[in-house]
Amino acid sequence: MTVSKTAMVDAAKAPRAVRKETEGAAENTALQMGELSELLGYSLKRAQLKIFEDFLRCVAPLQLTPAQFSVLLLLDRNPGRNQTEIANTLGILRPNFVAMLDGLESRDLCTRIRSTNDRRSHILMLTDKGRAVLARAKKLVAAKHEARLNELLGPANRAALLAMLATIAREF
Amino acid sequence: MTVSKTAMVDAAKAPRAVRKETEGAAENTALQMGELSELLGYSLKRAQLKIFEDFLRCVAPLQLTPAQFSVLLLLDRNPGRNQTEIANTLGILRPNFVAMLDGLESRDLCTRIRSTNDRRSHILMLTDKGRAVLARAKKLVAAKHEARLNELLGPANRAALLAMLATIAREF
DNA sequence: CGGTATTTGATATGATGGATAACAATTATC
DNA sequence: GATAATTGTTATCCATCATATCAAATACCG
Repeated sequence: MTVSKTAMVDAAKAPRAVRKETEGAAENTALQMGELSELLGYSLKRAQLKIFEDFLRCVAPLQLTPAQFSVLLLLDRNPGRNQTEIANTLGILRPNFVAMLDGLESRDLCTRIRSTNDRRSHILMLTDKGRAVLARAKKLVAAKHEARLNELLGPANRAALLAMLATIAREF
Repeated sequence: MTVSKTAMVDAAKAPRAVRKETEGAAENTALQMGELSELLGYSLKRAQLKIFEDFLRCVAPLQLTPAQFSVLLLLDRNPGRNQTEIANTLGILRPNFVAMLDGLESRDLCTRIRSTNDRRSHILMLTDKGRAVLARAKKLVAAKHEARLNELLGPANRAALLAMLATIAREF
């Protein structure tokens, strides 16, 4: 999930010697990012990796990935829905959603219930434990993760950023 | 790379019947996103997928991924660097960079040259074809990809968005 | 009613990206 | 000159994403 974990450490370990700077052409300068700084997709990806990394740290005691957290949130807000509906609104393909649900269900965070109306589909429900874990996760995310973002950007900028990202996600 | 391609299509195909809406409880409403709308990481990820998707479309005639494009950009701006330096500044792990370079080199977009100073390292250089492809890619990205973003957000917002993402990528 | 098409969850499988360990060749360090 | 560190590389593993396919159940339609 994180790209730069090891790479960044290596880069930070850089001050190991000035090499043959006296005779050579002093080649150990930082690289020029050039047009990369203007590429929105590049910063977008790097920022996304950082955010997910921090999310994992903040919610580590609950062992929840961002994707799992989003499923729990959606189940809590939309009880009585089946796998296809939940997977679709999260952009998860149904085949990949099966293993994900297996994981959550094996941890007793949610349950599949055969629908009586349509016996093909599984109604998804949060368990009590699932609701409890979700509540704790929400607190951790708000207190640690989102708070840190507010600190870095300020509430107004954070809101503006969120609005623009949502616009892109919706209309691009 | 795209998560929602198939899923979105399925969702769009939804109006197939109103089912047993007359007797049931009209369950075919859109799901509530709830707190998900306030989760920055969620919109960030969805926006990133959209942006990469569009990037691939715009630059499809050149068969370049965002990662490959970033490598070419960096090589052009920083000639004479070795694999470790390029990989590190892009957040790519050196083992994974090998296959990536193999791909670019097999397409004659760049070359590895054994350094005479340090015969362990490979100096990376863009070929003439690499420079030509990069130039065409830059034009496509500017004319199609980034232009579309400017259209959606406006230049000022786009700049503000880029600045905030860069801040997160740098300091978070 | 009955036959066909669709939907749902599931399985298998492949492609891709990211991460770690280990290695030979080379260079740095002391 | 012996030991440590670096570079590119390989092998390997894990996670994510994507497609095809299937059986069961349901919808559709003549």
